[in-house]
Amino acid sequence: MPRRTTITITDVAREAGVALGSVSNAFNHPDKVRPETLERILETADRLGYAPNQNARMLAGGRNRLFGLILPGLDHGISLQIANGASAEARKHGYGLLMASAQTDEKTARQYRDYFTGTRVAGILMQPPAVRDWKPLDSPSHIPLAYLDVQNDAPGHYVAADNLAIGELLARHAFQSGARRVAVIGNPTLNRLALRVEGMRQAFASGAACPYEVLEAGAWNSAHDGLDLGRLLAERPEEERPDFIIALTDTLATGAISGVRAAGLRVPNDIRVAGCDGNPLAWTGPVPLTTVAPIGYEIGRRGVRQLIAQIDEEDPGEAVENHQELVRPFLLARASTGVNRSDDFADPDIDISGYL
Amino acid sequence: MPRRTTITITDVAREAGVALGSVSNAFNHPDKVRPETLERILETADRLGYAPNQNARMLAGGRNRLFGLILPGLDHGISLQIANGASAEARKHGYGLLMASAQTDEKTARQYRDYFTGTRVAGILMQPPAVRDWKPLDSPSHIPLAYLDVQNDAPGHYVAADNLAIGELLARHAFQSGARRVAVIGNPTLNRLALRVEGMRQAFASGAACPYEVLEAGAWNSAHDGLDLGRLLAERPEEERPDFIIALTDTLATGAISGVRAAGLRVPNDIRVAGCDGNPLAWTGPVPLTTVAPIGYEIGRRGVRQLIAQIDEEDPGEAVENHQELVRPFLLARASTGVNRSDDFADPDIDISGYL
DNA sequence: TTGAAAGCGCTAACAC
DNA sequence: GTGTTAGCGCTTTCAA
Repeated sequence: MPRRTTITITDVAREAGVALGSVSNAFNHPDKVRPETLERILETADRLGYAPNQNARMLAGGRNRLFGLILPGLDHGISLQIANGASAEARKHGYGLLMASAQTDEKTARQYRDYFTGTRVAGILMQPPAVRDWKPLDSPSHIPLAYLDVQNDAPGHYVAADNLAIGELLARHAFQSGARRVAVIGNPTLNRLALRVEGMRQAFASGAACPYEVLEAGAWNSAHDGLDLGRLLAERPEEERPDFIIALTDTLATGAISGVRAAGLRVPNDIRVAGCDGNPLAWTGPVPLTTVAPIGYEIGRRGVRQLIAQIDEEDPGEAVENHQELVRPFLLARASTGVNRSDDFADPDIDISGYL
Repeated sequence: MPRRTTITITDVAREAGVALGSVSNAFNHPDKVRPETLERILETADRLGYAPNQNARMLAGGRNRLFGLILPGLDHGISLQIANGASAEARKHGYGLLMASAQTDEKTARQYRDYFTGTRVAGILMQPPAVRDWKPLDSPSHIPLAYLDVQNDAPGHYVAADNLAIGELLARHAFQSGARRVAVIGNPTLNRLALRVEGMRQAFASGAACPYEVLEAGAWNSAHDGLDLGRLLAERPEEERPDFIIALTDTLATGAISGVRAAGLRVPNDIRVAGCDGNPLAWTGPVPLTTVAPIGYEIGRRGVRQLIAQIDEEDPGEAVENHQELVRPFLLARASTGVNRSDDFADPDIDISGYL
């Protein structure tokens, strides 16, 4: 029974022989409708292909059980982890999640923000672009909002990885597992990478540490950069050569492994290598890479929880304070630093078939 | 100037000292407003932090320049490619894109579909779950709709990879590059994989082909399955051993490479291996993998174009026909089948840093 | 250009 | 439980 014209609640009511209000109740307060009536209404709605006009619904005061998530792009795994975590957590609480990619354009990001605001979603999650001088948008709306994967001192809600702890973790892993000379490689242009370096510095400043050096090199922290740096270090005379490389990103680490091997040395036998990102890719390289556990998922989850907390508070008069939450990482020690589980690669729990 | 209450178009009109209608026009038909008035209105709106209520807007008859994309999940690369392609193409045409993950739950998928329908988006894109017996939803709405990454004979619009061609391509690559005995491995449970097998069959049925066999083995096409199958084949006596393995998925292929090496043989020297997915991961394994180019991006782009075509047609009385579009793949021949470009790994164009 | 007014489809509050 | 009704904020139309 294809109709040309849109089916409205009135059509359903007439067809089912009930009052308009009952149809509304059937959808919003099913308990207020007699079971048999309810069934008849739902059956009719289904038969007619009735899809409630969400716009009218919201306008009339309905609640939108939907969160909006704005990502800077879809080409960074952390964003996918965030999306996955947020999506799962939202669903768990009976919410839906709508995602948008700003495609690294701030104006686009703001447009989606305005759209979500204008559409009266229950809350907005936003992962800002990874730029040095990022500042939170002025948010004139009263919609719950949380920024993900950034730290900031401005008022607002933030959930980020504890990059200081990440650096500390890797550094400790290095010297506690017997490294005698550590090289940290990468370009700490971004705040989060600089924090990792700082965390390492603090760890190395403590007692049992070994000598270390930081090579702030490579323009883009790409695999290519890693290759160059890895080779460079491996080709040093033995007495100046590090026996442990910590790369600021996993991509860099993967490249470094190739570089070390290209120079004729072995990983981990001659030089051990570790990354910092928690990149599932790390499982499948030539040598399973030591890194931290993927952390974006948890960031997404906590972001949703913060939104829900803000909703529950509903203490709208309260001044917005700075509310930061840091997600602590934990280490995944694998073959690239000597933890030799050769079956890691085929770990059935790690299905990366999708990352094509 | 933080207000507790929502700022409406009336507030802006009053504050700017103009008529309500002019504010509306300023946003929807800027050309109908005197430039200086326009500027004053926009300035005021900005100062007040006015975000038009999208619901009221749509209700009153505005057009929604927004597409909705429903993905079965976020953990398959093809979905990300689709999202990326659709997002870029939509933006190019002045549309936004809202994405939702059904988390492999059909009911959730339908909910998002209904939401998008109810919110009056300009069109809906849907990648159905990869199940054997999938059928299109009955779509009672008149909103443009296209299904991605599936082929189907039911009325509707479909954009999918040409899996037949993929199979053909790989098979030809095998025997044209001198294979003397080919093994095809994997479990063609899914239609798309079965099509690849069929494509190979057709290619091998042609002239210059070599002998081949199909091992419909492995329960999940996982890396683990690949490992087992690769080892199994490599351990055969030499006269029965294939010198070329085509795996139905890239994950499987990556595993197979490990399996072959675990059995003491070399890739590609003793046995060559190829995959079928176009998975960027394929670049970073122990041996760069021959596979097809990533195809999801193009599927996403074409999906959006189909939506726009449907919008432009606006020939609503027309009976819906079956409209299929197949995206042809092309081959990426790399080291795993003997094309030895050792620098592939660090290809700066292939930044997979994100896939963590 | 302006001001006034008619809905868009729905929810919630009301009397029944 | 049912039927009725007043808006929600906006776009559009129309006369001024």
